[in-house]
Amino acid sequence: MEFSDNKPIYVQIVDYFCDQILNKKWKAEDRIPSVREVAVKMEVNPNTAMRAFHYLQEEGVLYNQRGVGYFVSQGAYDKVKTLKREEFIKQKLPEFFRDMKQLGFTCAELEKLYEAGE
Amino acid sequence: MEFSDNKPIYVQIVDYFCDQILNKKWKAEDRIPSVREVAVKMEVNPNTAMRAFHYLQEEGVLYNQRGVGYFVSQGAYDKVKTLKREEFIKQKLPEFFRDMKQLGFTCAELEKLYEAGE
Amino acid sequence: MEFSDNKPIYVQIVDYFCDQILNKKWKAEDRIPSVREVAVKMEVNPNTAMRAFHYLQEEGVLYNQRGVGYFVSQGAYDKVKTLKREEFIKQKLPEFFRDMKQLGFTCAELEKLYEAGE
Amino acid sequence: MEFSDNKPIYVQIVDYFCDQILNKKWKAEDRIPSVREVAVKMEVNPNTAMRAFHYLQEEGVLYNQRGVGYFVSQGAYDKVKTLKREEFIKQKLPEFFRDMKQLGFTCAELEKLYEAGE
DNA sequence: GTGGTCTAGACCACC
DNA sequence: GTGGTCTAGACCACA
Repeated sequence: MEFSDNKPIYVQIVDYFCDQILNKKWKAEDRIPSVREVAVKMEVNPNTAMRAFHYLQEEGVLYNQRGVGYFVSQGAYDKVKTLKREEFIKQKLPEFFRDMKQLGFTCAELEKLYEAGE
Repeated sequence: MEFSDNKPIYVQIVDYFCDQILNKKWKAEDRIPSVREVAVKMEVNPNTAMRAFHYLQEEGVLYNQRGVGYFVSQGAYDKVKTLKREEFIKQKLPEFFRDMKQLGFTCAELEKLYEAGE
Repeated sequence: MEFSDNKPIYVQIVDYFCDQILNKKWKAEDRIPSVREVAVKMEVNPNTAMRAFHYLQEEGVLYNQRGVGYFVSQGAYDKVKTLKREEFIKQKLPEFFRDMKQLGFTCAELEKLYEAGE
Repeated sequence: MEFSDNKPIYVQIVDYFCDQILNKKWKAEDRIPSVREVAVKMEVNPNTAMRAFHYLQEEGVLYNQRGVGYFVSQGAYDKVKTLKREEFIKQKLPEFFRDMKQLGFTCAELEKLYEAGE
């Protein structure tokens, strides 16, 4: 896995996990890979991987069964979706539109730009 | 001036300066307030203010006349606009549209949401 | 390490780092001492040391791995050599030769003087 | 007059005065332009010009007749030549040759480079 | 442990 | 007055 520089690595791992859940690759009660497996596969310090697990555990998206591993919570899909939605609408959207207007773009233009760049 | 927490203060000062230039409040060859003035007005340590000046000097947006002060460079407007545009298109736009699609929004919906929230 | 007075200390640290690279004591991908280590060893404030690191990072000579440390970039040797060569040819050389001619020295004389003084 | 950025302006004025003397455009007992004239002609702050005068007065190259102006001292030519020689041999020469060797240049190469660039 | 940011305050060179 | 450098020391995010 490759990481960008503008976000902490553990956040990028969190995002990856959320993606898995939103895309229904991980469903409720699935056991997800261990901290060590994640650390090895992503070439990341185990502490960094652990942080992502902890964060999602605190948010109630994962739960931990001691000595066994981490599992996807009941309702994780909805929880993730809600969290992402809130973050998106309250934080990202206003900033994005402000920038957009200041730089003189329109929504339609950006949509084209995005599809061209994909 | 009030500062948000998720960006370093000196970056927020940089952004403020860029805004001044984009909004044509500061034009080429204008002398801008001194490091100390900015520091006092923004209630910030002079070193913190200086970092913003230095950053923009390296980018070629400001230039320095020794013992006199900082001035807006020729072509600063275009340079700022270009910088902001690049940052927007290469970093913010892809992330925004990815999120948008994953959350099932359309551009039109978001535009309404934004205008409602303003 | 001893510092001369006519150049800022952080520039002298930069020069020291460049020397290490030019003399192949530090090679691409080597981890270099931490900011704190440098600060202690050179009896300098960590902020002063950090400035040198930042400068070389912006020049692309060093890169940073978050939470780990600074590393020598690929191609750092060539980059440093190019930078130093340019500086030498564009700035130091013309001034030196102008002075030399004005004072009535010849290259051969100076070479002897230098070797005698070494 | 145009000033470079790597030296203080007043030093560049000093250098200009020394040039005038070394090239025998100004001779002993010549009255040189007033501080104000210099400041206007060189588009420089009068204080900056004054500093150059003071410096050369302290070195004994100029002398001041109150209410009349500044004059070139007896023996100014020799004094300037000696000062320049010392500075050149003790400071500039060693640094220049060290850089030269580290960058792998020879004297002959540099001579060609200089003449080509002139 | 790493680097990054910020503050407070000093001192200096320069204009 | 201007900016530039440096120190001392604090706090934080990150790996």
